[in-house]
Amino acid sequence: MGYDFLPIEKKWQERWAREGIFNVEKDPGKEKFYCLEMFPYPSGALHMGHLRNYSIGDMLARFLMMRGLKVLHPMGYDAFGLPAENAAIKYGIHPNKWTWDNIEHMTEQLKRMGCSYDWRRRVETCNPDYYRWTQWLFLQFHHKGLASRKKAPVNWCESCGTVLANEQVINDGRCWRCATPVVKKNLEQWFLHITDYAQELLDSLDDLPGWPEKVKIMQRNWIGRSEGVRLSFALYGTDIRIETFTTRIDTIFGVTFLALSPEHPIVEYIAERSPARAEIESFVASCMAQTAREQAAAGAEKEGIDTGLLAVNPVNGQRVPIWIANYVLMEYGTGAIMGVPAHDQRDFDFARKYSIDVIPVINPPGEAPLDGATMTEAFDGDGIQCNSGIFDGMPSSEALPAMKDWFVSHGWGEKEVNFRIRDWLISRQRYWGAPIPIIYCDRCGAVPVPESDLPVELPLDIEMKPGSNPLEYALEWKNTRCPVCGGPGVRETDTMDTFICSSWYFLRFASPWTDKGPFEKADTDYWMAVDQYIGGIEHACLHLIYARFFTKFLADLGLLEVREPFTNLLTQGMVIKDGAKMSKSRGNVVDPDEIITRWGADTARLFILFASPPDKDLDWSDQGVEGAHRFLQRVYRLVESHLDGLREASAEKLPMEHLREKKDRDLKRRIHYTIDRVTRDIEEEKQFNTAVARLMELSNDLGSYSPSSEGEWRLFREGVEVLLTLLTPIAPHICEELWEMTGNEGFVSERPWPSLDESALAPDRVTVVFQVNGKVREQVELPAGMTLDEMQQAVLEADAVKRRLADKEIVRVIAVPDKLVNVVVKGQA
RNA sequence: GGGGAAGUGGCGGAACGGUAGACGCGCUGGCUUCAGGAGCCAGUGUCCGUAAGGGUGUGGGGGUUCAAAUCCCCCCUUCCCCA
Repeated sequence: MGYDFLPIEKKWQERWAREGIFNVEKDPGKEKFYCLEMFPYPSGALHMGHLRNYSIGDMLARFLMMRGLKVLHPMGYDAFGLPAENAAIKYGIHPNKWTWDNIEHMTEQLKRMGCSYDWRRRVETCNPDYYRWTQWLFLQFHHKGLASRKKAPVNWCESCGTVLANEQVINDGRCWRCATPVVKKNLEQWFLHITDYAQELLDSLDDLPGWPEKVKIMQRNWIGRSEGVRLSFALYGTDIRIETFTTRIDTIFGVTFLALSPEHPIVEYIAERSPARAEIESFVASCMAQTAREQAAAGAEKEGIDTGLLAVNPVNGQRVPIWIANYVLMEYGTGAIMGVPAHDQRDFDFARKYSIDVIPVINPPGEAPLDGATMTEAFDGDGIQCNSGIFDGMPSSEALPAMKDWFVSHGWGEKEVNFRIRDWLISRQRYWGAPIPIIYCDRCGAVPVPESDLPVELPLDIEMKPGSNPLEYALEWKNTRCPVCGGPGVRETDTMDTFICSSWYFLRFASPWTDKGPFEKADTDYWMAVDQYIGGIEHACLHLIYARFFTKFLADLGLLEVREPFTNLLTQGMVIKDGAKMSKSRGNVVDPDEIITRWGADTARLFILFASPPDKDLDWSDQGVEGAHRFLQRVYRLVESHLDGLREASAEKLPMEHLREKKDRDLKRRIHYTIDRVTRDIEEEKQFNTAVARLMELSNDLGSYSPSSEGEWRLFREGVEVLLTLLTPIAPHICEELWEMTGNEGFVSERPWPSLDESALAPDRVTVVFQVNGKVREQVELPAGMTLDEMQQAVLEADAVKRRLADKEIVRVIAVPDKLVNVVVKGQA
C-alpha cells in the first residue's frame, strides 16, 4: 500500500475529535501543565511562522500528556484589529463576517495540522461573551484609578487613522502595523497606569529563570529605571519654576543652558514674553511635524531657538539662557533638561552649533585639564571634579552621591527614580475593537458603564468609510442615557487597543464558559501560571509586558494567586527562505496548506522541528521537507514489511541480561539510549532537532536489524514500539496508524512515555582514543570499565603510540575512563 | 553610540574542556528497477599520497590547559533590539 498520508491524517484527526482525547478538566489530585502558544490574529490563513509556533507547542503538549500530566492546551483568536476594517473597505465585507470566516478557516487549518487542542475552550476576543470581560477589566482599572483620560502629545498614524502606544512605535518612528511614519498630535486619550507597576515589572524579572535572558534584558531596557535628582530652575524674574530631572547631579556646576521640549506646556507662556515670539511659534510648529524618531536620533541635526529668557541655577545662582530644542522629548523625564555640554555629547553638539558656553566640571584622571573653549567632544567618563565649589578635587564617582545628598539637603530638589516606560495609551479611534465602557454626560462627566450593562456591544449595522470611525456616526448606539443622572449621554467612541484583549486571554482559557466573571478563581488557581509559553520575540516589549501588568493587577484585586503569567518562555526564531524572513512583500512565502496537502502534516511538523533548534532561525528548504518525508516513509516501510512478525512477537520485553549476541545487545542499548536522549532533548534542552536525529538513528538501526528468532522479534518489537511512541508527539498521525497496524489497542497518543532501563545503557566495549601530546594516534576498542592502569598499559602497547615514544621521555600519562589516554612526552612526538 | 545573538563541510545543523562535522540535505560511484521527487550499498572537510599513512582544519590573532569549536583577552564580520 505504502504511506498514504492524506487519508491517514484525516482518519486520526476524526478519531481524536470523536473520542475527545485532548479535552481536559482540572483534577486537583494530579499534576498539571499549561502549554500555550501565542494565539493568532485571524488574518485569513496560517503562515509558516504559525506553523512553526504551533508545531513546537503541540509537540510539547503531547509529550507532557504522555508523561502523565494534565495538560491544558487551548487555542483562540486575537480577533479585533484594523485589517478587518481595511478588508471591509476594500472588499465590502463586514469586519464581523470577515473575521469569523477567517476564524473558521484557520481553525480548519489547525485541525489539519493535527494539533492537540481542547477545542471546546476556543476563545475569540471579538466575541461579546469575551469582550464583555475585557470591558469589565477596564472598569476595574478605572475603579482603582488606574485608567484615566488625559491630554498629551501622542503618536498618530495617519494611515491607520489612530493613535499608538509608545511600544507600538518601532523602527525609526514607524507604526508597528503598517510602517507609516508616526507624527505627534495633542489629544485627549485614555491611559492605563502601567507605570505604577514599573518597579515590580522590573524587579520580578528576577523571578523568571525560565525566560530567555535576552527578553528580560529587553524589558529592563524598555522599563528603563534611572536614579537621579528632580530639580527645578526658577524662571528669572518670576515665581515660575521649570522642572528637570538628571542622573548626573555631579555636573550641576557645568550647566550653561536650559533646554525645553517644543511640546513643553510652559513654551506658550515663554513665547508670550519672549522678544523672539514669532520665531518660537514657527519653530515649535515645525518640530511638531517631525517624527518622534527624527527628534530623538542621536545623529540627527539638533535645532533650537534662544528664547531670550533666563533660568537660575539653584546651586550658584548663575543665570543661564533658556532654549527650545528639538532633541528634548516631552515624553521622557519632565520635557526639560539642564544642558551640560562639557559632559553630554548631545548638549555638546547643540552648544557648539549655537556658540553656548562649555564649562568642564570633571577632568579626566591623569590628563591635562579640559578647556571648554577647545574641547572637541563631551567627556562622560569618571574623573576629578573642578569648577564645582566645595567639591573640587573629589573623584566624580564619590561626588555623585555626595552632591546628591548635599543638593537635596539644601532643598533644591529631591531624589527621584525615573522610568522610561510611559503610561499605556489604550484608546484607538477605530471601529473593530472592544468599546471603552464610558458614557459622557454634560452634568456628570465621564461615567463608567455599570457592570450590569456590560457588554457594551459593538453595533453591527454600520457603514465603513476610509479614514473615519463609524462609531462616530452610529448615532443610535452613540446617544444614550447617563447611568448616574439619567440625562442624555454620549458613548465613548474610541475602542480599546487590541493588546488589552490579549493581555488576559490566557486566563479565560481556564474557564472559557463562565458568565460570572472573566474566569473562575478555582480554575485559574489550578491551571495558572502558564508553564510553557511559546511565541515570537517581537512581543518582548509589547504583549509580554502588558500581560505581566494585567496579571499583577488582577493579583492585587485578589482575583489571581500568581503574579507572573508565564513561568517558562520560548521565543521561536523566524522562518527564513533564500536568506530573508518569509514575507509576502519579499515574495518568498511557502503556503502551509500546500505543504500539508503535498507532504502531509506529519512531514511538515517533522521538518520544522528537525531543521533547527526552536529558538534559532529556521531555513526553509524544499529538499529538507522531502528528506523529512522520506524518513516517515522509511518508518512506515519498516513496520509494514515486518507486520506479521511484529504482530506475533510477545510484547514482553527482554531485559539486557538475557541478551547474549552483540547485535542484540547493541540494539537494546540503542533503544534505551534513544529513550534517554529524546526525553532529555525535549524536556531539558528544548532541542528538538537532536531529538529527531536520535529517532532517525534508532530507525536506521532497526532497519538494518533482521529479526529471526522469537527473542529477536521481541526485541525488535520493543524497538519499533519505542520508536513509534517517541515519534508520536512529533508526527502523531503516522504513529497512530502504525500502532494500530501492529495490532495495538487504543491511541498511541494516550500511551505512557516509555520508561528508561538504565541498566541497558552501559556499553560492553568502548572506543578509546590514544593520544601522544594531545594528537590522536590510534583508536582502539576496549572492554568498558578498564582501570586507568589497564588503560595506560594498553596505550603503551599500541603500535602507533610505540613508534612515537622511541627514545622519548614520558612526562606524564593522562587517562579518562572509557574515553582516552594521552601520553605526554618531552619534545616533538 | 548602547545592548544582545551568532560566525563550524557545498547546505541545514551536531559535539559534559576529551575522536570536530552526529542526523539530514546535496553530491559522486555502484547495484536494483511493475521508471517514482522510489529503494539498497559505498564514499564525501581540506591538502600530500595508488595505498598505508601523514599534514592541516571550527571568522582572525594571542593566552590558559596534558587537551580548546567550547574557557580568558584583543580584533573582524553578520543579524536583531534600543537610542
